[in-house]
Order: sequence, then C-alpha cells, then structure tokens
Amino acid sequence: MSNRLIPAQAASRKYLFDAFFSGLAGTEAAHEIAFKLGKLSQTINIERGSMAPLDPDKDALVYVGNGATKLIASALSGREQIVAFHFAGDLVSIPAGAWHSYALCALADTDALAFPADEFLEIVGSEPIFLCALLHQSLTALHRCRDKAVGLGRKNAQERLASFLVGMADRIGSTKTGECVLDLPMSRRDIGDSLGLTIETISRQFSELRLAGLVQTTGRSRVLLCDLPALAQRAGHI
Amino acid sequence: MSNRLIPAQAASRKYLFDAFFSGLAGTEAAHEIAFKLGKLSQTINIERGSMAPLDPDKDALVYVGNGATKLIASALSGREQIVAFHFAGDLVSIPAGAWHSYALCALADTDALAFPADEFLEIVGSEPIFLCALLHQSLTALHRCRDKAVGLGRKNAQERLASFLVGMADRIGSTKTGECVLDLPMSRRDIGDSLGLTIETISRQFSELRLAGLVQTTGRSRVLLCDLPALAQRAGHI
DNA sequence: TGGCCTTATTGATTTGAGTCAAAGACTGGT
DNA sequence: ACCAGTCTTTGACTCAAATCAATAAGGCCA
Repeated sequence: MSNRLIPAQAASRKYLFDAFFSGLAGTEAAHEIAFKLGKLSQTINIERGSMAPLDPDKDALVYVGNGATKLIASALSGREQIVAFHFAGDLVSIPAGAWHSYALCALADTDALAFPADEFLEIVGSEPIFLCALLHQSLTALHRCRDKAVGLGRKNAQERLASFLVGMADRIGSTKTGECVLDLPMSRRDIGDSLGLTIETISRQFSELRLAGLVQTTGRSRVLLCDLPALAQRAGHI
Repeated sequence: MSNRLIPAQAASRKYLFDAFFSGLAGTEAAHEIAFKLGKLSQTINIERGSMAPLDPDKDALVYVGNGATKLIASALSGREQIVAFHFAGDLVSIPAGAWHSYALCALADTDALAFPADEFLEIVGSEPIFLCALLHQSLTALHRCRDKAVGLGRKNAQERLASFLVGMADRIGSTKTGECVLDLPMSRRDIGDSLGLTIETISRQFSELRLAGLVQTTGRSRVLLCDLPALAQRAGHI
C-alpha cells in the first residue's frame, strides 16, 4: 500500500501527472482512473508570490509537484493566517465556503495539478489505493495542524519559532548528528503569519536563539540549527 | 456513498458497535470486516472528567457513540490546549509519539469504541466505503482545525469566543430564525483551554457579549445566542 | 431547605508581544 | 560593481490579555 505521493522532477504536464500518478499505480482499474483524472486535472504553474487560480466556489485538491506553497486563510478586516506550508509531493485540500477564505500562494515558482474535490472523489471513490493515500495525507495534515494549534494557543514567541524550525528541519532540512542546515523558502513575514506573530517579534526571537548559540543565520534564508534536541526542548515538545 | 457515521442510542456493546457499523454497511465484504473490526474494537465507558484508557504508544481511532469529549494536547510544563471537541457520531484520530501528547477526556459520561489505528486501516484498507467515511471525517476535522488556527493566531478574545459559540451552535445547538439555544457541556476553563485564553478572559467576554445583547446566559451551561449573523460578524467570519 | 464546595465573575496590576519609527543588510538588475 | 528597493534588525513606547486577589453565584447532597 502506497501512502506517499512523490514529487515531480520537471514542469511539463506529462511529467507532473506521471509523478502524481506513479505514487498510486498498481491496480487493474488504474488505467481508466488515470484517464479520467487526467481529463479532470488542470495544470497550473504558479510563479513566486502569486496565487493558484482556483474556483472560489468549489472545494479543490491540489497536488504540489515541485516548488513550495503557503495556504493562507483570511478573516474579516484583511488579517491573514498561514495555515500550512506545502512542498513537493504534498496534496492540499482547499475548502470553499468555510468561515474563512482560503488561498494557495507560491513561495517559489511551483508546478501543480488542481482538481475539483467532489469530482475527484467521485472518480477515485472506488479505489482503495487512492483513498488510502488521500487519507494518509489528510491525517498527516490534521496532526500537523493540531500541533500548530497547540503552539498558537499556548506557547510564547520563542517556543513557537523553535517549534517552527524543528518542524521545517524535519520536512526540508538536511540533518546530520544533531545539526541541520535549512534553506527557508519563506520570508520573516510568512513565518510571522504562520506563527501568529509579527515580523519584528520573529526577528527578535531569531536574535535570541542566535545569542543562545542554538542557531546561526546566513543571508535571509539560510539557517543552521546547531542543536536540534535543545531546540525541540525550547519548543516545548514532549 | 455514506460519509457520516451515526450516533449510538444506548451504551451496550452491541448497540454501540451496531451504531458505528450501520453508517458503513452496504457491501458483500461488510460481514467479514464487521467481524474483524468487532474483535479489534475495545468498548470504553468514560465517565465525566476522566481520560479514555488508550495505549500511549499506538495511534488510536475512537468512535464516540454518545456523550461528549475533548481532545487535549499537552506540551512541556503542563500547559494544555484543547485541540477539538467531539460529540456523538464523531470519529477521532489520536496520534502517539507526536510533538505533544494527546489524551481524550470525557465532558459527559461517554460510550466509545477504540481501535488501534494501524490494524484498523489494515482491515479496512480494501473497502472504499470505510475509507470514504474516514476520509470525510478527517477532512472535516482538518478544516475545523484550520479555522481554529486562524482564531488562535489572528483573533482577539471576543472574536474567538464569538467564533466558538457560532461553531457550537452549528454542531449542538437548536437553531431557529437566527436565534439558537445552546447547552454547553464544557466549563469556562475548557472554553479557555480551547481558545488559548484564561477563564477570566472568557468570563469577561461573555459579559461583554451579554451587554451587547448578543447572548443571554442561564446557569453555567445554558446560552441563548440572540443574533447568530451578528455573532458570526463579530467572529470575523467571511 | 440549607450548607458546602466548585465554578464563575469582577477588579487591580503586570507583562509579553504589538505598534511605530529609524537604521542597517541583502538581493537583483543594470 | 553599484544602486535601488525590499526585507530585516533594533529600540522606545503602548496595549490586550495574563496574573493575582477577592467576592458572588450555582449545583449537589444530606
């Protein structure tokens, strides 16, 4: 049983769809489903900083082939909260008509496949292998979102930043022996919007972590996490 | 395709399992699966205020047959965040070995069925109808959790409480023509732990909403929401 | 019904993060 | 290599919610 979708290596429609689909093949019915999904899918190339062009009236599923995205929720009076980051191989569920309005925005140039959620589920609804993959993706997203909620509800600025860094290390860092090099594709503002803090507070907390010898920064995006266990400790992780 | 599990009417093991299963029946393979799941399931009766006795080392799935529960996440230094509330008919996914430790606690006497998640998925992995139901439950939970994250990250105390009340009205209130009567099974402390606020702040915000004529309270648990649209407006909903 | 214990409300004070403001450092384009 | 514009850092001050403290109300049991 395959639970993990794999990232795409190139931007062309064929590669993108193949990458998406190759994580799922294996059954006899797969060919027909591939055909239907192929027709249903919309290839989107989102350039850094712009929004995925999604129908705001229908729930969407988006497969992120490569690049990186943020999922932004907007409440009244223009306040924005980044609800999740997604990287190559992730599948994002974007609800329409919720309390807040959601938009998917690229942090780097991104190639993706978009599907209307209900039709996707219609097609895939009889194929366990797809459903399993979807289920795992959504459970992973749910568990991440809960951990995020703990941070937003009960942690101070430093714990939130530490938690964010540990989480990113896990997803996009190159770790070895307690150290980790991270190239963050998001700005300080994005980090703030994700952690419920301001850009100034993020900056101050970076300074403190630097002073404590837990991280080093190079330029705007490169971060060296010197001591992951200590950072996880500061993050309030169990 | 059935996406919704139904609540149990009585506490006995048979009724509980039947209620759980009747939301899912329909295929030929159902009988065998029912048998396997029956063997796998553990009936638990959790009394008000106590924790579900779950193996802390294995991911769990819990079907809440009746009653009400809170899912609590604990970070270091004993801080607790309520990550979700669940009512009759809900299926809860509880991860082990995450950043925070999770526990399911009953708000009222509750009857539930507990399953080890991996074995459950093993059994159910080939049956689309179960997977669909699971998928829908987890997507609903994910979308709720995201909306909660927006509140925790970007809303002030009053907006959070308004949002909470509107959400509860949706799930357990009896609504008619813009008004709604709610009997909250959770204490002010629970509300605070869910909204990332203190009990005092909750109390003050209730007072303000009362003063604004948006709610009336009777005793500790009864709340009358006088004007749902206005409340949703205060909640910052789009 | 009365008494006791728990939970909720209200008030005074403190504090951590937000806001406003200014200076410094990257990055991309020419 | 330089310049312009954007992003980041740091500092001074403000404010919303936390904390501390005391009173009031609600619910449960004898």
